[in-house]
Amino acid sequence: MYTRAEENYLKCIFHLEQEHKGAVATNAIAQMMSTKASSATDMIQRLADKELVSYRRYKGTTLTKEGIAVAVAVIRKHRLWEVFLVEKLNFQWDEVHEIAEQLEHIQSEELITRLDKFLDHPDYDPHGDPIPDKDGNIKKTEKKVLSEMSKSQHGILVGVRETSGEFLQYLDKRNIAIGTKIKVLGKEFFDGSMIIQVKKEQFFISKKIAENLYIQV
Amino acid sequence: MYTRAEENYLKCIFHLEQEHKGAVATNAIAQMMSTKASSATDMIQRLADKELVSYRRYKGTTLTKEGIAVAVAVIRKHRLWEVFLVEKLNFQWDEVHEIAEQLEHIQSEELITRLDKFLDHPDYDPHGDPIPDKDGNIKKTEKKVLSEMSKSQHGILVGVRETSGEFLQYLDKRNIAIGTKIKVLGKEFFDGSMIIQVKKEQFFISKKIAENLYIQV
DNA sequence: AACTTATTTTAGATTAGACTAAAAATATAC
DNA sequence: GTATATTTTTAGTCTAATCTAAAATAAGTT
Ligand SMILES: [Mn+2]
Ligand SMILES: [Mn+2]
Ligand SMILES: [Mn+2]
Ligand SMILES: [Mn+2]
Repeated sequence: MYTRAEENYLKCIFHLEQEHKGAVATNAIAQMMSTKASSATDMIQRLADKELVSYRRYKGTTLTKEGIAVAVAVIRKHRLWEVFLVEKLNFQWDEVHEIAEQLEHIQSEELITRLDKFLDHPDYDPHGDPIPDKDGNIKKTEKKVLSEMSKSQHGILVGVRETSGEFLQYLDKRNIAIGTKIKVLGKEFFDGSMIIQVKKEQFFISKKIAENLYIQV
Repeated sequence: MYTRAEENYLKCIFHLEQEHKGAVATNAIAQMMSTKASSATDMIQRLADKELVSYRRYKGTTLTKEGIAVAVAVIRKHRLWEVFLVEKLNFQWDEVHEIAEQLEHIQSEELITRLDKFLDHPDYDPHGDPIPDKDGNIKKTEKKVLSEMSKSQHGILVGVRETSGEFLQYLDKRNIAIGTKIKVLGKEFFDGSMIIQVKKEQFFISKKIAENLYIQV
């Protein structure tokens, strides 16, 4: 078994490795973990001792096979618990992340097996992120960022990048949710802002918003 | 917020104080926490600094008002989660304690409020122990230990003292569960053993077993 | 009352995980 | 290609929670 801190670092490194492909910088880890670079170095070296990451000083960090397995198992638990909170306890999708951050560390294989069954084996969490299966396989969905789409293209919202309360509430206010059909009516080259059609309504959205919406075309 | 260790010590002291009425010995705490007396002393002194217990060296420990509130809140969470595990995830009553020991430390008022509602505001956990309400009130049930009952008295099983897997499985094997009607057919003065009637069957039970069954007459 | 035993506390060490400040390595600029 | 800036690591300190060994207090016995 690994400690809470170890699990959190591994999850963090996993996400950073996904994003930028290749070794992860110590500063990036420290920043995502809201800690100092020296603390991150310390933990990275302990993880390397346990062969959960491979690490060469000044060169960055990557997860080993075992490190990936641990990270993915934690992500599976996090997302299953988020589904539970939204589907069974009627939380809003912007309220569940903090609680799932705690629940993801509960240690019990059997619990997760039963929770998965109780939830009827969901494929995606409330934010549209895929739930890894028991063996750590993650369903790869070909989605693109809304900001990369061009005028008159359309698709459905399948995920969000940001999961902060403010952002999710922004979407709620405009009735934009996972599964909502979105069409690009216009795009401004100067600042990347867009006019989009959502159901019967049209909205102006900034590039920053568009960059945080994943669309399946 | 208090640490996991602090919460566990407070819960432990609460239970010991219930049992023996009066200040709790350091050794008793150390034993229940599976740790050394010196470690217990150390934690007790920290809890005293935070005014969660009142403590006079060599004289023992009692919970303060705040200490009781924290302990009872943890017990409430523990028992609600046990109900969830048995009622919703179909665990057996002897399988839930370890997992609840972890879940009881999840920090979220809202989560517990919603869980309580989801479970339809249960009054008792799977072992027959009362679930404290939001304000920390615990329903007092007048129950007696089976070993203190005499020949030809009867009642229903409302709780168990021991919650080890072995003991609960022993009961399962004999179809004895919370709610089961039990009648004392005979009692041996020499060793306190009994013959009891459970439904259509009769069993011989030792004093040790009888001491761990709570009956409502 | 003095001796013996059991309980409890103190002293000192250890580990995980964090911090600050300083040193070392790498990257960027002229 | 040397100087400056940025990134990363090391060195040393801190706190929570644990331990062992030793000292202090309380309880029990003659
Ligand atoms: Mn989340
Ligand atoms: Mn999510
Ligand atoms: Mn329990
Ligand atoms: Mn219980």
